[in-house]
Amino acid sequence: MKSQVKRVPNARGEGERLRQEILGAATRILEETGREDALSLRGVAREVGIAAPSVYRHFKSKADLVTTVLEATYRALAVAMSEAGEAAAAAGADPRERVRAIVTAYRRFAIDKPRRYRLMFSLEYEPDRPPATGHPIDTMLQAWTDTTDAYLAEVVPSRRSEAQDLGVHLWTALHGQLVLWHTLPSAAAGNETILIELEESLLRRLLPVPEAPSPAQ
Amino acid sequence: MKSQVKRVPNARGEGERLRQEILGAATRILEETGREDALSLRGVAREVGIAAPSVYRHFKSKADLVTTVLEATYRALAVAMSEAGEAAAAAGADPRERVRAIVTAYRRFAIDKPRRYRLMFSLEYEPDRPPATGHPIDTMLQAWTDTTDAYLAEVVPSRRSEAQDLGVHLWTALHGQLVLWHTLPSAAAGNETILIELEESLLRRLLPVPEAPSPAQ
DNA sequence: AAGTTAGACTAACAGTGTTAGCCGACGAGC
DNA sequence: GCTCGTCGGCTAACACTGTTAGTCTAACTT
Repeated sequence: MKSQVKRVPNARGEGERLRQEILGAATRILEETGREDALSLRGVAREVGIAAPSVYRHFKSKADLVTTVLEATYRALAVAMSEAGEAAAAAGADPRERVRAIVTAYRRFAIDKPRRYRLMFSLEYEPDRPPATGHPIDTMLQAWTDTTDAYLAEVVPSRRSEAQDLGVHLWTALHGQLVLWHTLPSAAAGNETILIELEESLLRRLLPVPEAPSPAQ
Repeated sequence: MKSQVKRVPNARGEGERLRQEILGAATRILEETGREDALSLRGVAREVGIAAPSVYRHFKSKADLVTTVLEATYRALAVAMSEAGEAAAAAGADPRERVRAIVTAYRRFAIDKPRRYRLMFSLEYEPDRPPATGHPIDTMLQAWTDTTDAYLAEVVPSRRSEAQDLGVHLWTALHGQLVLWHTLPSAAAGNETILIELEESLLRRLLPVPEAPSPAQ
């Protein structure tokens, strides 16, 4: 029941403003409902106070709108990861703690924005869209291999060639855990602790330790 | 464009037959399109040669129909895994090869029925449905922990307590790999080999080896 | 023979994505 | 000052969707 007052059209160069409003509303609805078909163009139109077809001035289809929302989400996740890594580094964290920080940021994102996170990986690739900078998922892959490469370079340089594999393993395993956590009805759901423990257990198994045993603390 | 001949109603006790036909058509459409909203009740009705509302005699809603299809898919996957394990055991495979066989069966299923596999993990849990035997995903979890438990019991009995964790790790990591493989546009897509290599690499890292070094072949 | 009911159907409602076409207002060019 | 284009939006309409209500037919039960 938004204000039904006759919306005054944006000024000449300000069309972009409405685009952002549409994007915002769509993001909110997607996060609340979590299903692409629960997002209706008429719904977002109602929320921003415009007529449904007006959306087409800014997005060429509903799929385009959804894709745009998800691309922004991909970027936000990548930023969150990189910020967490830099913050940890600035705080003088050791390599393992830095990986831990990034993993935590990833989990936070997936848990705080669960519907969008799920949507990111449940969309078919649409070949009609010009892959502006490759599929956004490539960015994600890059972020993880960067993480493991930095870790290996500093801790076990001799095994640095495994960085790629290790990055994939870390990411996919983490993602699998989160999906499981999201989908499981009762047992684990809502209990973030066991998710953290799983992460710990995973990192112990996956991350190589220094070759020469360093004096424990 | 199925036969538009007036469909003769099934005999008295044969209502189940139509139910199966509907289920089959829905399964096929879901596998072809991969999106829940691409499945239309009118579509499946057309395909089986009935009127759309007649579906409601057998399924209380579209969601119910989809859920039923997916539950069958869950069961089929669990069966495929267990059969692969038993076949390997019957062929005298060692514990590691048995795990390998199960992993392979899982991958085969996910690759051969990609849309349905994806849908299995992209559906929100619906609390209205009576969880007949818990969420089907629990079955999946069980299958994996059983696998790792059998492996540990035979190979590293002292670490058998890790079976649960290990099962989760194995499954979630595998699932993550498959999602990645499905979603990635070009690079890896269609190239099953790198998927197998990733599995190998994962199993090497995850599966504990015997405590007392056995004479290598 | 009568009644009940399984197994279907038609009609209709509200809501969807999308297209076609219109309209008012602002800016540039003359 | 006046026209003209075009930006930012609107209304009407199409074809489709899930779903409900009510109805018909034929078989089974009594």
